[in-house]
Amino acid sequence: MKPGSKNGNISDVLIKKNIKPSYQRIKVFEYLLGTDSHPTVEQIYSDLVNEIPTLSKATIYNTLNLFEGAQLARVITIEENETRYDACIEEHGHFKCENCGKIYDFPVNLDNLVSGNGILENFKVNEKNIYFKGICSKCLNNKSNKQEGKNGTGK
Amino acid sequence: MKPGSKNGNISDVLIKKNIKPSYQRIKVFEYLLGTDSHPTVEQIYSDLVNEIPTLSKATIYNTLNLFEGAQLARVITIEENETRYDACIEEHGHFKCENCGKIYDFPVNLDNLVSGNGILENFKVNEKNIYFKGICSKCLNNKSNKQEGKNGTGK
DNA sequence: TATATATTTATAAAGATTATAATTTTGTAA
DNA sequence: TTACAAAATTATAATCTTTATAAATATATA
Ligand SMILES: [Mn+2]
Ligand SMILES: [Mn+2]
Ligand SMILES: [Zn+2]
Ligand SMILES: [Zn+2]
Repeated sequence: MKPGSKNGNISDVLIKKNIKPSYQRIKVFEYLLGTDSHPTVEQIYSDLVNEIPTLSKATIYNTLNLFEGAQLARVITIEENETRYDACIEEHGHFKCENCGKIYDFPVNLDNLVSGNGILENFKVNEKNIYFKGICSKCLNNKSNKQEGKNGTGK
Repeated sequence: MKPGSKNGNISDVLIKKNIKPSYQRIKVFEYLLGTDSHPTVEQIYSDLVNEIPTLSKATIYNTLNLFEGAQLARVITIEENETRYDACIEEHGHFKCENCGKIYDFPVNLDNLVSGNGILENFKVNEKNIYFKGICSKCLNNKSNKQEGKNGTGK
């Protein structure tokens, strides 16, 4: 790796997908890769605007749509009007805690569901999504104690 | 059943959930029970407004939120900004065809996923959702023929 | 019937995403 | 380097979905 190209690997991933590695795109991708919080557009924007004061929210939308199309990121729609993004495109499930709002990953294998299934047998499956809702163990332990603040959505 | 109360059974279901069976609520519930199309708010409204000319879209939203809370209907969020509803609350999966937009049901049992799963073992799971995307068999057969119109979303 | 309560309606407000056009950046060739 | 063209970013307007609010209507009770 050449000196001064610390983001060489990230750039290369974008280039391989025919996406020009602009400063903003690298930063967004880097941000997604560095978190497991499944952030919303708002969260990505408000964090990155500190580093990039001229950043526009439209760029976040453009970039995420670009990544989605190139399958560099995955859209997570657990709640309506709260689109989240995940740079981990390996098959896995999501669990959203209805108390603290945190979204957890969990391992899952859905291949057997498709093969043994009557109707899906003749369908072409391009994308598989699974998510659960409930209360996470941390919140279960705090249940008799003080109420956790909010549910993470601000609603 | 008393004569003139053709919707007695539907009313009773609502009453059992402590929901007063108003004319509008009965019509919305009846509509949901009578379709397997997983309709959007817009579709429910535009169909029912023919029967109920004074109907307001706010009533549809109010009613569906009420049904959701009472677990008489299930929210399906496959695409962002396209919330759909399903009166079938039995556990099942959904498949959305990316070509014709139709949403199919498919049987699925997710209990084994929870029990064998490390992280979920200590969580309280209240709701399970699974949906796939791809191309349905009907569209696969038409693929070399004329292109099917739209993807059903109007986008 | 009179009155209180609940529901529906119409409309405004809020929030998220997309569309548009101007500005800025990047790449290329003279 | 400079000039030009293409692409990306930005700011902002427009659109769309959902929620909030208050007035009007319907329902239940005394
Ligand atoms: Mn994830
Ligand atoms: Mn269904
Ligand atoms: Zn929690
Ligand atoms: Zn199809």
